[in-house]
Amino acid sequence: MSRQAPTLEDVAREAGVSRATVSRVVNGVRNVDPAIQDLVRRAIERTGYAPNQAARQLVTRRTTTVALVVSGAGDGSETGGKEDGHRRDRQRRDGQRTDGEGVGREEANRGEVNRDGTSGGEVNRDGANRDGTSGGEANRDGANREQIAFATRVFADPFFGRVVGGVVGHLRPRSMHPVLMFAETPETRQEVVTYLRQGGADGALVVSTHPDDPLPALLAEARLPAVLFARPGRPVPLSYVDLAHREGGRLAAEHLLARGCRRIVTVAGPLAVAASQERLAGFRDTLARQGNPYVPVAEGGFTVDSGMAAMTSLIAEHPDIDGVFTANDLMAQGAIQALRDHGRRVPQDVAVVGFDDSSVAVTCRPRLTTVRQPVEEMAATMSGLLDDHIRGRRREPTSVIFDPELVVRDSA
Amino acid sequence: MSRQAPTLEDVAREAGVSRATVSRVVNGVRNVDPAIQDLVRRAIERTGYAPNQAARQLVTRRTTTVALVVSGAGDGSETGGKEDGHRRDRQRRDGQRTDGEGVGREEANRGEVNRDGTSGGEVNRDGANRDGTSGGEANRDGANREQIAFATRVFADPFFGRVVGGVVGHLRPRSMHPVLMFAETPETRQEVVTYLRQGGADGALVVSTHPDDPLPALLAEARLPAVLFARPGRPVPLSYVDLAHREGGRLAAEHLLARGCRRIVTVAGPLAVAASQERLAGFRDTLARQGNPYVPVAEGGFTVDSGMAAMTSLIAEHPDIDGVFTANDLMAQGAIQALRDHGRRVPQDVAVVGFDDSSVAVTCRPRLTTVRQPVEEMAATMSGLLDDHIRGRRREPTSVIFDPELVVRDSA
DNA sequence: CCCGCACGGTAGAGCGCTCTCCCGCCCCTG
DNA sequence: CAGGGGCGGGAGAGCGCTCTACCGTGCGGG
Repeated sequence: MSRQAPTLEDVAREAGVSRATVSRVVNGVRNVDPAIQDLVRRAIERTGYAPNQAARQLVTRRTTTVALVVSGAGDGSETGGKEDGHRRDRQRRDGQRTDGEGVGREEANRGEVNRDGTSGGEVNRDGANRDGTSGGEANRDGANREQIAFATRVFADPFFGRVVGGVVGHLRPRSMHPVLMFAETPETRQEVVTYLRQGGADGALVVSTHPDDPLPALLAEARLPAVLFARPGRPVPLSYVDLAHREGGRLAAEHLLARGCRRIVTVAGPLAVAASQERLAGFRDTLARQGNPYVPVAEGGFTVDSGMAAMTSLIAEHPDIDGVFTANDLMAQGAIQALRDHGRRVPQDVAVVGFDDSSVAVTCRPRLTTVRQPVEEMAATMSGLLDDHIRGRRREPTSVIFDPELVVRDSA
Repeated sequence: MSRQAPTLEDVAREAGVSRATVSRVVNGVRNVDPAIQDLVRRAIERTGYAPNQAARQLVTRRTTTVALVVSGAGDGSETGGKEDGHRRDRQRRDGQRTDGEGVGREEANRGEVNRDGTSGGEVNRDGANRDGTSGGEANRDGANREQIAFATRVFADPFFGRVVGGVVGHLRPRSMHPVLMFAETPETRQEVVTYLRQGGADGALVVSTHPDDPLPALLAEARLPAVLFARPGRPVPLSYVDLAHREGGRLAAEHLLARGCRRIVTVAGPLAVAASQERLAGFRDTLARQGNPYVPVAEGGFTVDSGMAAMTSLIAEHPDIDGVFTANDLMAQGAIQALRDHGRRVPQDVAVVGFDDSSVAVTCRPRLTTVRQPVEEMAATMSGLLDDHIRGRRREPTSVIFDPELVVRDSA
């Protein structure tokens, strides 16, 4: 088709030097006569040369990518639910289409486009056996739905956007890029490991959504460079960044007390998650130390709905509440809705303190007073740690703990 | 360090066959005696062989990745604003740290960790000249902040999470992965082009946040495989997927009319964006055809705040409104807040119809009646189109237009 | 009986780059 | 003026894979 892309060889010929010299110029290495450097650079310009990554990777054994993996529970049965509302209450109006199925117009010619190319004979060249992975082909669609739902759900929490921001912020100046992977089943987890073993990426940045995510252990066992966001449920010899969650709980408690709240409750995160426990512990301890030994707790699932449900039950049992601490902002939003539904004004009747300082904290009304987690910085540091491990600058697992900060807005 | 990873050669020796045979087995190609297949597979097992991607890519000229690029405006001056609130209203409580700066504990040993490794002499080996890109090193931190902010902002809109979900849903069954890139400045845009030209990825999936994003044209000019989400501002010979926005506006108008609304206004998206114009046009036309020639319009910026502001001004000028159509869900949320602040009940006094059916549609109260955009399917189709282009199954630019659907919930 | 031809496998030539040697030159020193 | 030591540059050996020849069987048909 289009003529071959120019190679080092071509540039060398054009500039009248050897391949090695061009390589040196391109990589900015060693002492090359400025005049020749110029010569070479001009030749590069003329030929429109772009170094072939694959060839470079083959010899350097380094890619320019790291895997950014969002890792879920474990067995493939996974969460589910939650998202149902989206579809269940939909209602058809125009009789044209069966279910959001698109239609081609203009020059469009759909034909074989949409139906997962299960047609051709070149199937073998694709996903299936391409790399010794046996599975493939068959259960595509089933796994597919799961996949989409998981990814969508993950990014519905603004938290992950901040992680991505922090990671990219660190990677980009180093000309590196994250490849996005989701690992919520044994197969997808294996895929991550395989991908790294094949040299698809130099290491992994792992954000788990579940306490006993087996991925970190797999990675550690395969001796692949990896850094975690948050301390793993079971100890694993990997570096990680985390927040002083206990401290965050303390900040929330102190703020509510300082405001004069006396009948305080809390909506905790999933108690299987260490972070949830620590936030709760820090909150409780502080309250207890100030003479409030008993704090009603309801457990939520870090979602708006669960926050609303938890708050509703708390209101029922303790109608005279005047302060609430929720373990994240999404649940705070839900709690506020529940409080409002029960005729409580926020913050006049009940003060609410969230956690994270995510984007909803400023978009919801009243704007949330919350415990800020410096997610972007944590993510950037995570990325830096991985870099260190990859380059061998650091061998031992290391952890970096960040301090939370109280951000006072309108809700408390 | 750890002993070399096993190669094809090793496996071949172990199995007592030739390299080529092992390769065939691994790739599931052609006729290989089942007995030998078994032999080879066992040898693979024993050696723990994983094919080296770089080597394979070098000869096949195909990677297993596509770039998923979120592309912003143009000149680097970019939006800004909006996110300020996050930080401005923060308040310090404990005197320990200067500004969300983390602190190392446990085995932590920060030292050179955080400060962007501006130390070593191996700088040259990194981002800088590594690929002829001259820039680098210097303005790292400045560009950094921009970068982080952009990425965070982008993912604050649940819309992008759905795009990612759709893309991954299509890619994963094919053992492909998206590498995430943000292109909001001329440099970052060039980086995307360079990355593709270097063979870092086989093609690009582009989601623009701005109408006259120059990236599509750059990509087309470089004859790189690329597919866009939404029709580009200026015509560009690239495939794209899009929604029948006009149709969406019509659905919203019909619903409000059917509900009996008569004093209807609308909060449009940025009018520079084609989609905004079309949604508005469809909405207006339908209303006009039903005898409502005049529809007050306020322009928003697709954010909660802008929706609130727009709605506030509309209320001021037209206190007797009974129906609103907003060009996306985030603005609907803002509009509802504004309406509530002005003592209007939704939907009793004013009916509100959003657009997108994003996750906020179900989390906000009242839950949003909205025009659903099948983003996941659109993204999956976009991905499929790219695949076709990459494999040469499709040469001409193609567009696929999807139909929106009305989802009735509580707000109208 | 021999030819042709599938079938199952091997040999080996690259893919485009990096990097270690090595060599020739110039300058400095003894 | 000989000898040593940079320094700038070239030659060439791979990196690990794919894939195009090509070759040796065994078998059916002329």
